[in-house]
Amino acid sequence: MRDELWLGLRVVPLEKAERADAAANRKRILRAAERLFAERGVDGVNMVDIARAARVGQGTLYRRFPSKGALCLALLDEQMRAFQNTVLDTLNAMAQDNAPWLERLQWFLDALIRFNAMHIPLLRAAQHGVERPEQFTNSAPFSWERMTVIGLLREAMRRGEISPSCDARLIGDLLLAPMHPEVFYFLHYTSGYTLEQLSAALRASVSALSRA
Amino acid sequence: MRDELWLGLRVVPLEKAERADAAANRKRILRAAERLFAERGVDGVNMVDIARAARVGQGTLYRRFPSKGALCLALLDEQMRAFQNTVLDTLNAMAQDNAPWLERLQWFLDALIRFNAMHIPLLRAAQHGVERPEQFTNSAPFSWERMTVIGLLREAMRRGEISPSCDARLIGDLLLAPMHPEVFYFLHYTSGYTLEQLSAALRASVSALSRA
DNA sequence: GCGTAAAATGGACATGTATCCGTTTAAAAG
DNA sequence: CTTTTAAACGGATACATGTCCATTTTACGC
Repeated sequence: MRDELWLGLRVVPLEKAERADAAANRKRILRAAERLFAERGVDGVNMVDIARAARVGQGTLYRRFPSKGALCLALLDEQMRAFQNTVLDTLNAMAQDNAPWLERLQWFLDALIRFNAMHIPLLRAAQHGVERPEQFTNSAPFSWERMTVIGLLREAMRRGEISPSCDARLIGDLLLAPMHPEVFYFLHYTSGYTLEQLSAALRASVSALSRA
Repeated sequence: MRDELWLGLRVVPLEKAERADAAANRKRILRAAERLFAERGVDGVNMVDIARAARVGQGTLYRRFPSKGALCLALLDEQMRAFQNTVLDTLNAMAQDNAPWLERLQWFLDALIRFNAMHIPLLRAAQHGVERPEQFTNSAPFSWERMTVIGLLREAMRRGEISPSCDARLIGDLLLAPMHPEVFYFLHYTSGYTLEQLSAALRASVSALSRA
């Protein structure tokens, strides 16, 4: 687990110690869920199945992960960590080249579209499965996306690439609106836009910011 | 019920006859749900409560409305009809004044934001309560919003207000992304943007289209 | 090693959604 | 008015999520 600062955000909060058996169970649950989800799809697996496959009782499962959505979020978090590393590498490389901040933002949104497309079932289950919507929007994966976009926008503002009167937070949240699981599902699967079309549209939105 | 054409879309599909008792039960169910939702909130009411309050069995309730989400959609549809009438009146008035199509679009998005804000609990329950996401996105209320936005964009394109190389459908869907219930909830309640901020941001997005 | 407090465990249980199916009723034809 | 049949009815039931709590296990100070 990385515990670093980036753009002013602490990416990974420190955690309290976890008893050895508890940690082992956590891992077994995550691996069992991963396997079952791959075999039967997220919706084809219930919490009892996961508990049985992980050799723990339901009470234990729910102690580790208070809802199916939370379990999905934990799996997503694992996937997101790998993604974060490659993203940071590329953004650092772009920083070497002194690429415009808006260009870095465009690349990041592009990468995010591909990540979303890969993990759409898990993302939807996570959003659907938590009881309060804040549990999803405050989760580590979502917060990180959001803070990265807003951070890049703020830098673009400081460098004069976009007007200083803009509200970076609001613009960032609007750019991310199409990434919300249900919206993304609608755009890509129901409405049928390709990932390339969506990328191009978001690139255009970002470009429009500099002409405002 | 209106059965008219507008911008090429048949707003209300014709329905088959419904037996008298069935129609009466449908009305009783809708009125009971409306009352209970107002009293205890959508999440504080379950389907058994609604069946009892409407004096019908659960089987009857589920025959009329195959899920809680479908019931919410039916209630939304009623609300949306009234909204549609006022919207069409205003758009007609703007047509008299020969207002630019993008200006009409901005007004429509504005109105939509206010409608969403008024009906957020029902909208979220509708989206959450249907089993397949298409049932929400294909529903009459959502389709009408979408077709209206896309229709206005197409007219703006024909009149040269925006580039003819634009994809009106894609742009329309992206403009509507912040209106999806979960996204709107996040923007307004979790993130705290006022309706005025959201209106202004969407207006700016529309304005940016003409400068592209 | 041993005792103890705190944490973890697991299965029975509560709650809510949605289905099944035997029974009843509406409405159209003779 | 009677017959007929498709539709509507309603409550028992299935199924999933999430909670509770009596019991077991761990880790730590002695």
